[in-house]
Amino acid sequence: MPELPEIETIKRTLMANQGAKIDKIKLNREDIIRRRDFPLGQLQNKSIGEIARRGKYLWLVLDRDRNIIIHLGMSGRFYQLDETSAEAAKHVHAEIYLSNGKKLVFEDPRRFGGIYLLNDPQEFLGRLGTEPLTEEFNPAYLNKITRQRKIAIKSLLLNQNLISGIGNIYADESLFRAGIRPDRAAGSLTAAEIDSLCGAIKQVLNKSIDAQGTTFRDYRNGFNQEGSFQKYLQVYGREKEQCTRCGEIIYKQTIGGRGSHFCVQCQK
DNA sequence: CTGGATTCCTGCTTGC
DNA sequence: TGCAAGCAGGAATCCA
Repeated sequence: MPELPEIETIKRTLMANQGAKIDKIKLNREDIIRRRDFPLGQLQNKSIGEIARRGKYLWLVLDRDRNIIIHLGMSGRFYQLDETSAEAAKHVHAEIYLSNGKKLVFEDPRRFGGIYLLNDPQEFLGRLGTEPLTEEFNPAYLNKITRQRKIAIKSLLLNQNLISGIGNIYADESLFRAGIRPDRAAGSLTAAEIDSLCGAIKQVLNKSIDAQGTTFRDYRNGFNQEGSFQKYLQVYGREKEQCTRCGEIIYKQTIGGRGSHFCVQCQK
């Protein structure tokens, strides 16, 4: 699932396309455009001024009021190819042809992802919560949003309006590293646990970015290559395997409708 | 307001 | 071995 480290990696691997001009956009599926504030034609001959990321969203800035926002859902990919490449992927829904000889390909079999053409990106992205890799995300903030809350801490970590960018993989991995069970009520965390969880989230996201993200199944970077953080996963996808710390069998249970992996020995 | 369930979708995995 | 059902999940939406 493309989460913060994966989108950050895509952003970094596509950086060289900043400044390139859009020649044309080829749409194979109209409905992959989830919102269209202006006609597609208005993007023609506009340069990509900036490539940015907010939470799990990739943001291509063309004008002050012409923005392309890409969301990869769970099976989406967004990568560059040579314009002339005939590489055939099965579920390519859109291709953005650039003046630098490249094209940016959006593919997404499960179609949970989509493309947003927005006049005002702040209105769309503004609802997102704190970026976990900024100073703003600290124990005081994590404490503030968890107090009095009965919701499972894991479900809270997945709420994009509170913290933006954590998905199922990094929620499970952060909670393992912090030694906290995912089904604990958010409000029950002690000050020490809040500190530990805050640090674990930052650490695991940074390590994953260093490894170019986690390719569990679908994810690829901006060059259509796999990441390598899956080698360092301690709990996600490891149900019935041994805990790397204590040897206990990793347990999987549904929490908030999401498959959740944890070690009953190491996480309390 | 909170928190849980439901919905969308395809492809891989499971079970008979 | 083959096929159908089950499962996976990000985020919007609905409901109690």
